[in-house]
Amino acid sequence: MTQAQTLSKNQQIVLDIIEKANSPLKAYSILFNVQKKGINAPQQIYRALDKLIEMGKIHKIESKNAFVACRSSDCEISKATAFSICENCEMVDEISDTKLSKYLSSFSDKKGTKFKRFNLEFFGLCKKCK
Amino acid sequence: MTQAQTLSKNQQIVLDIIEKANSPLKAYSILFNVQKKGINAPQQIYRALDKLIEMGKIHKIESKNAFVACRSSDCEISKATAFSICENCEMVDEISDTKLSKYLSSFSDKKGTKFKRFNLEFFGLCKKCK
DNA sequence: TAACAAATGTTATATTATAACACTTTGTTA
DNA sequence: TAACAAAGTGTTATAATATAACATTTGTTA
Ligand SMILES: [Zn+2]
Ligand SMILES: [Zn+2]
Ligand SMILES: [Zn+2]
Ligand SMILES: [Zn+2]
Repeated sequence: MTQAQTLSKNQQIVLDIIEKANSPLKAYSILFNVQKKGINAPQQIYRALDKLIEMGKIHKIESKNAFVACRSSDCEISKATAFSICENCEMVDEISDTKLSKYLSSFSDKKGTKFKRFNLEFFGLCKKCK
Repeated sequence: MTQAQTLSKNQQIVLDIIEKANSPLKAYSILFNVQKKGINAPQQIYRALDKLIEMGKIHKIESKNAFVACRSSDCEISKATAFSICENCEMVDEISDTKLSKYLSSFSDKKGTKFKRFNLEFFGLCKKCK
């Protein structure tokens, strides 16, 4: 039984904002949005982001330097993440596809090496933008 | 018949450095290495990098903000890239695996959406670091 | 050679991320 | 509960990554 993580004040503030957003948020845009709540420095944001990523509550979209809330549960502690990213608008969707996840988690390269973790980013046009 | 691209002076300089390196290079580290050749500003590096990526000569390792030469030819113009990244040392290898590439290129999500492009990054320990 | 596209050189600035240090809160253990 | 350790906070400063804007040059094509 994994104990439900209790979040610290700043972690909760940052997570709330990311969860409410419907597109990936950048660290500094989060910062600007929480200045009324007494958070004034990038460090405070980045520290919260780091912990939230560790806990698997959020993911970083590497190609955008932006952060989204985890909508899945396959990606246990961010070991196996996949996203679809619209090249036109800001839309990002987390892909949770058991087959894909299994295929990639068990993938080994030509030397037989297996990997602990992967991150996959698909690019295309979302429904709206087609 | 695709005509062999001729590279501009700066593009060639930047590509040479990236090809000689055996680990991913960062933009500013490339910059420092070419100052003797008369390139003085980040813009000149980033412009060359952009073109080289477009041509498929190099790839960006998104999780590292660093650049590697393309060692494959499956990844036609960077539409389908996959890498293994050592979490300990700087090692990055381009994975060229036809099955993997085909599987991902033809992947469609639950709504049936297909994608134009993907980038996959695996993380683990390389042979040396195990 | 005139016209246009691509590349270059340069200065300035924007954006993303971390270092370092002092302090406080929380959780654990004697 | 006192003592300690671990995690979190607040703050200032700075490093690292990336783009904007503009003037000029080079290369290509009609
Ligand atoms: Zn997730
Ligand atoms: Zn879209
Ligand atoms: Zn390649
Ligand atoms: Zn290694």
